[in-house]
Amino acid sequence: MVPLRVKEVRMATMHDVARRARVSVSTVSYVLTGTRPISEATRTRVLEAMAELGYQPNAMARGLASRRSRIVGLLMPMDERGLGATETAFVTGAAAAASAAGYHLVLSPVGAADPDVVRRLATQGMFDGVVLMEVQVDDGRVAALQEAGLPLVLIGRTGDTTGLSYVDIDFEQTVHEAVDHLVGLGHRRIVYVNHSASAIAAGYGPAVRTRDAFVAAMARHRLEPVMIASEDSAAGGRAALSAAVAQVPDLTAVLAMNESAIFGILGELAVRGRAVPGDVSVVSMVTSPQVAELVHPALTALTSPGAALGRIAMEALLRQLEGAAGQNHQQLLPCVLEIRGSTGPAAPPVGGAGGGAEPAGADPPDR
Amino acid sequence: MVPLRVKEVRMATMHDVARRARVSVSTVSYVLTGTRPISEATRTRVLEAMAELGYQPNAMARGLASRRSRIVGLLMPMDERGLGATETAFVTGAAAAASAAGYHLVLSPVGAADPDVVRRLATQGMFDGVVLMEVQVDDGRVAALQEAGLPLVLIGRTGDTTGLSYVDIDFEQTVHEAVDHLVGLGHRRIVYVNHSASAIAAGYGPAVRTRDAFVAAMARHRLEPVMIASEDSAAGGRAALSAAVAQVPDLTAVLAMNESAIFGILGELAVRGRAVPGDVSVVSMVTSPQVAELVHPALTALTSPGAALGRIAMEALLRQLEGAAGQNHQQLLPCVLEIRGSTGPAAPPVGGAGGGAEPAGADPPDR
DNA sequence: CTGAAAGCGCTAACAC
DNA sequence: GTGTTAGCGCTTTCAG
Repeated sequence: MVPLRVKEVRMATMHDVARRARVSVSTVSYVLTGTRPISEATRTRVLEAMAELGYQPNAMARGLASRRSRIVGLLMPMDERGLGATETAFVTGAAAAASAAGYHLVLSPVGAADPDVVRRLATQGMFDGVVLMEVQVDDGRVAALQEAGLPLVLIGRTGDTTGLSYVDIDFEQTVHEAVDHLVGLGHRRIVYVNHSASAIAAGYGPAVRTRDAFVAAMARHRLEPVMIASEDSAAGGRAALSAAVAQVPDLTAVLAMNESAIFGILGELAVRGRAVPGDVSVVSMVTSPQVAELVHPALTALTSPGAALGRIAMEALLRQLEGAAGQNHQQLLPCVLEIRGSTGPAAPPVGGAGGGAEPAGADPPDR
Repeated sequence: MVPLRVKEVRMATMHDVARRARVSVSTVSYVLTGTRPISEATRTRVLEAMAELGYQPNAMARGLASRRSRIVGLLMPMDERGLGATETAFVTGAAAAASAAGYHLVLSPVGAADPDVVRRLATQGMFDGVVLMEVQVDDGRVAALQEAGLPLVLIGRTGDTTGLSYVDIDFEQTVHEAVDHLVGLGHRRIVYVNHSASAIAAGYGPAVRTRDAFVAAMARHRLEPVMIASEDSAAGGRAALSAAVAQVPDLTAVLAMNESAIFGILGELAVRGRAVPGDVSVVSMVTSPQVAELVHPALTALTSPGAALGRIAMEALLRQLEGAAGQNHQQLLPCVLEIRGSTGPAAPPVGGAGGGAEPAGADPPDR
């Protein structure tokens, strides 16, 4: 059997290049980094030598000497159930941006629960900076990273964001837009299906912020906000819809932000014989077009700027690394409303008798 | 404005630890690596010193000196449309395995088209080894990696796999199982909806292998194999189903391997009034349970061992790195058949008009 | 069982 | 413009 050949080839070093080009190592280095002027003649000689030797600078050596690894970290919790489409988009967006700038992107699974792991990563000197995903409202990892003095950009945000850079979805705006869309169609009894109760309790930003925004948006229309927490699964969605109907039997619209539950919601509506959008309108927030198009009718959705978020966060981080001022980058991106087939005018109330087909006269809300 | 503080804290070095523990640097190093026996007394002193100083070994320095970065790469094409659930699972599985073994995982977007980028990555000395995803049947990146002498494990496989390590889905087995399941239910006119024609032409392994396996499986049952290529989107799936019906008007089963198209297929079936599974049975191959559960009835599917593939590939790579023999790891994992609601007995052939309006017996909406 | 010292391949003063 | 050289923080001989 042929023994495995590992690194049997000795790589050309800067020394080799220098000798071949008849210059000193520093000259080679300066050609590479452009840190000081080099005459066109020698630069050419050096470049030729490099090409001939197939020279590639050694990343570790360079990192050690320059104290800049050109590696950035993407820190994210990765539980067994995997990533949703939106989170996956963060990753690919960030990876593309890093790669385009000549940086390497290390994916580190780090639960929100262990700031110590983060601290260890931060002090290993491997990362020039990090992007932290799935930030909790109160997140120990942020402090750990800051103490280590590591440049940091969040996707999502903590409760107090002073001195922090972040990019996040504008949940307030998103929820308001969703609610306005439904109310504009005449809906009054709207139920919001949020993430799980435990996620809310844990201070998961999207869940908390949309909850508050929903309450505010409904209040603005003098409507009563009803929210149901749902596990992130089709089964959870079915249960949530059942709970919603139990609580508001004559609901005409469901607002959801739960890419997994949404399908359960639709399934349960179908089982109960409630047509979408004839009887019940459905809006899905923070959803990718791919997912929205999966069902029939396609979902009216607030499309999450997934890849853009990842890209922008990474670009902000890299700008920070490339010197520049220590300006904090704080940015909220709205989800854009894309109206598809799952929303329509509110059905007249089925309340007492089939009665008044009046489509939503100015109906003074309950209370 | 406050200037950005970056790495303002000087990290403790091995030297500091050595001084504090009153030993030499080498002793500290050996305590860390365990490469030679150290008396219990000094080891304790050293460990204490480390703890007191909050010492963390510098990854770059260690990498340079030992010529082992403890970084592995995950090379994957990342086009705009993002990753499917299965590919995402590869990534998370691999990341978890690497992290558990104390390795860092670098995500590198590398199209199958540019082996030069791969060559550059390979010779930078940043990676101890790499896992290559989305391998084409004839893939220039593999050769580039091998020439660089970099330990390598594929997820997927090339046409000729001699001397290569890989983990892949057993497509032959998977297709046969799917076809047998349908044939066992009495289906004869089965159409296979594959990936896009361009993917097949490009030699995308899963598309090519399932095509061949489908032909073989149908032949074994003396049935005629009809395959339709489909774009990876709901719209593509709708078009594919239309094409399928045009070609085989009385088809009773659709086999698909296209997580995106499958929803279009189901949608178009609904539009055409063909009940699932009453009129048409649907089997989805290489699909995650989450996706299968999304629709109603839930999809009978061949569940892809997504995260397991990523994990196993990474573990094989790490084993290779941790010395051991240069044994090639070649392994095929089957997808396991999970029968859900989308398959049932074949409907009797419809004579003239198209429309067995009978809802085909009791169809209790499970759960 | 422990130390001293020679690099790993590169960057960045410091010279000229 | 270019060369010399002292590190970067660690691993790993080579000596005891």
